[in-house]
Amino acid sequence: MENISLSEYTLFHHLSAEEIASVLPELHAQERQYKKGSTILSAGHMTESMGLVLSGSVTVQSIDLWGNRTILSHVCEGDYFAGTFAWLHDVMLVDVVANEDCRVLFLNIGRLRELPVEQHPWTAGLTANLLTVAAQKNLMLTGRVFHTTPKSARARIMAYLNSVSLQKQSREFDIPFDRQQLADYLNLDRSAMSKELGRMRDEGLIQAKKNHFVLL
Amino acid sequence: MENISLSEYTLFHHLSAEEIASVLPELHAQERQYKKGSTILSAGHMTESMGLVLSGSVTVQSIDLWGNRTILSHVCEGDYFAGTFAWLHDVMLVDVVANEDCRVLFLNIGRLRELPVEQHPWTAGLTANLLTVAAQKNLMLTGRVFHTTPKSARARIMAYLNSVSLQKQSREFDIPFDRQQLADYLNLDRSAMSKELGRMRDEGLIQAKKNHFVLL
DNA sequence: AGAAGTATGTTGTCTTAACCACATTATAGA
DNA sequence: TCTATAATGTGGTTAAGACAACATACTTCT
Repeated sequence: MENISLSEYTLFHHLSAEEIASVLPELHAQERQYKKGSTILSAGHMTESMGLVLSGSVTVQSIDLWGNRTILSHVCEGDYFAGTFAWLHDVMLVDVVANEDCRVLFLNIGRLRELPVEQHPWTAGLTANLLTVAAQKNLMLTGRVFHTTPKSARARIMAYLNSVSLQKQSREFDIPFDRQQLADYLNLDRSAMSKELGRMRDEGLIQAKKNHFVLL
Repeated sequence: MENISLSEYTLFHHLSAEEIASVLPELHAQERQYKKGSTILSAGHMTESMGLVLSGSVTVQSIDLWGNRTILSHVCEGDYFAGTFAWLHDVMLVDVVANEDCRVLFLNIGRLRELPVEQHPWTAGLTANLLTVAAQKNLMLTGRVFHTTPKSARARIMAYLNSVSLQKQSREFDIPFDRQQLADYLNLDRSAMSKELGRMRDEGLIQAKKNHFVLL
């Protein structure tokens, strides 16, 4: 486990390499590998641990009784998932699936509540970092709400593309979704979305080739 | 400020009355009153403080350029708002509006990051409590996503009513929204929703009188 | 009690996106 | 390179919900 690189992640901000070396065993850190498409965690189960994506990316989604998939978020390298459920000791409402081959580091976050601060001074910092991560997740979820609120397909697409463009600070960017995934994220029918993208291209609003977009 | 009652709130769990008495001034606690309909915090501004609803209730919402309102959540007595933005020192993306006459206690959460744990042992516990609140907010937002994901009006209404019913552990309950607010929460047109509610009543699925519902 | 204002229900028209079915283009595997 | 499979684009049909306009409660304030 490369503790030096771990210190880059938000979760370990302000923690020294020695502290990280102490944190990992205390939180029962475990690294796992997953093939593209395989399920990492599934709805209905509990998880004691949150997952830190070391490489690749995962998708947080839910599939209802009729097979409709909803994508809640896309978690890329350096980002976390299942923190909420692990901290609250709650049943997962979503599935986590490998979006591509990936490596994940699991950390038993529940342990953090039990470790006394006096003996492990780093717990305070770690909790604060976790809070920061949770707050960021909050913003992401709020973002997702805003992306799916508009009534029209075009408005949803634009809401999403705009926010990505703002994030990447460029009118030209890649998105982490293929068409079906984007449709599932925006709560649209894939073909309807494809149609709308075509229309927007015709009107000179955007360029779209695969997952590469340009706003004009 | 009644410190005893404050200890009931999640935020102050495991804190003694003396600790709470020390927390309040450190976080520049301030109580404010608001009339129904007045804006408490508005999008585009920063806030150093999160708000704890002491009485009444508030609505977290957003109004787009065309006047469409989206209700993100409803915050009732004992619950919090704006924690995310206060902690991250970020610009608010939403408005917070008094849903009825209410009293709010503001706490400067940003201060928490600056206070050294050594001098204020309660910061660790408080941060952990904040994390719990943030995680709960996360679940609420996830819930909201699930309530608005279904394509049909009926499925959205049922998704929402079911989850309220589960929470209240009863098939009979009040909801905290009037018709317009519910429509804004579910991303539906009010009249379309009213129509659908009528149909559901005709089919014997529900009883609905004002904000009181019964699932059959 | 009466009036003004707000909340809710009802009706009809029309746009839009879901759905289905298929064509076309990429991608990966042998 | 060829083939099988997946990803994306296109067209037509239809049901559903947005929108507007109005009717009918229900509040609350004087």
